[in-house]
Amino acid sequence: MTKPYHHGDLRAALLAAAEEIVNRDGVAGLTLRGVAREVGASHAAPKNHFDDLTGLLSELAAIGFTRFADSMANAAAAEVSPRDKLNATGRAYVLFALAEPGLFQLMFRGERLDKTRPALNEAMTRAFSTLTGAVEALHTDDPAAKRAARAHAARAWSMVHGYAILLLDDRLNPLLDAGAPKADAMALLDDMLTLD
Amino acid sequence: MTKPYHHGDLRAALLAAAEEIVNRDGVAGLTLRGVAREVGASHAAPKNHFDDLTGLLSELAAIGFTRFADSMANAAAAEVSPRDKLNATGRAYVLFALAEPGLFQLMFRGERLDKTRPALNEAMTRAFSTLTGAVEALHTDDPAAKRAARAHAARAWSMVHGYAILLLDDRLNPLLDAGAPKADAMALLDDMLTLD
DNA sequence: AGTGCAAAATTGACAGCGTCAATATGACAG
DNA sequence: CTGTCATATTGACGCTGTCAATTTTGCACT
Repeated sequence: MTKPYHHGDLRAALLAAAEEIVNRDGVAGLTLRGVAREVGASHAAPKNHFDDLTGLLSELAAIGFTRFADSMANAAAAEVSPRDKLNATGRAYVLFALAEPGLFQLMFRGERLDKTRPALNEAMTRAFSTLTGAVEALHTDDPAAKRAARAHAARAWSMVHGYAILLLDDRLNPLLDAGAPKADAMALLDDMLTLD
Repeated sequence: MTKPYHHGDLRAALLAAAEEIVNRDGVAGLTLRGVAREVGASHAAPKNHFDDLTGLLSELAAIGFTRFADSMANAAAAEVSPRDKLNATGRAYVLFALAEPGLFQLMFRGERLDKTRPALNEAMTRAFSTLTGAVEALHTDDPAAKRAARAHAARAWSMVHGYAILLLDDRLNPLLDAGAPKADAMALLDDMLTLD
């Protein structure tokens, strides 16, 4: 990795600045010129490293998905029973969304991403591999079992993803105590995963 | 409701055009000047009816939430058992998202909406009243029952919302057969609601 | 060492956007 | 018929993404 002349490593600096901005000002506040300004480069500097805004957002999303996958994998590795592994993965899912809300929302803003970019495509498939793997593992010819596995996977993923999204959008305040939002949100998630 | 002089009812025309655009081009393609252009008005015409872009989006989201609430209420009214009512509500939730994807995504794009606008606030609380009502109905002093009710409500809402969002973002293709996306998506939802 | 070349970064321009102030236009009451 | 006020238009401003042309820099090669 040869270093560019002027800024050391402009590409990495741009991505770091973009991540800071997106978590501070949200996806709407993430602008190509703003990122360049933040690192002291000219307004068209990002063009050389990412083609356009979609390119920058996609590369940033790829970084996000990589960390996302790592976080879930680590959480699952700390448990033994399949049930505990699944619950730990779900907790890691929501914790990531709460820790980096802007980045998480960017990662799931499909309209602004180019999913054919190699980095993003690979990071996404790795992040969701446990999910898709759970279905493909059931490569049995029993259609009922396959159907059930599909339904279970979709249910788990949808629940944890919807919870994260609704949380970030301040939509389930009626269900949460005001005061300690994050702690209470995780407590409710625990109830959702374990109760009944 | 007195009619403005020039365009009949510009306010309604702008909202109708905005809905058509958002379902055709997505939230990103919804622009104040574009909406004005669509109805043949000048670029600053919307200023008189909605203050700014946030105002237009919020009023449009209010319309969306009203129809959303109606759709869920109608679906629930057609069933008798509480369980069937809940499942029918969930199906209506996802069906609405599939029928008006742009509008649905706008409704849950919290950053661009002003939730303090009366129209939007009322429409939102009505749309989610069944959910919050289910929890408030349990105004018992039994903390365990309350906790369970909260968890069940959050689980149902999160699951159906996450499924709708992931669906619109083309994220659970690995779980769906290519070919008849909508029909298969609803079949999978049925399995999620009823299986096991 | 010196030279040429390709990558990296800058500059300047363009159209489109949201927003605001100033202006014009039509509807309606008196 | 006239005055008034809501409604709509015009023009301007700074911001954005994107492109073409240009300058700067690092590096390889003879």
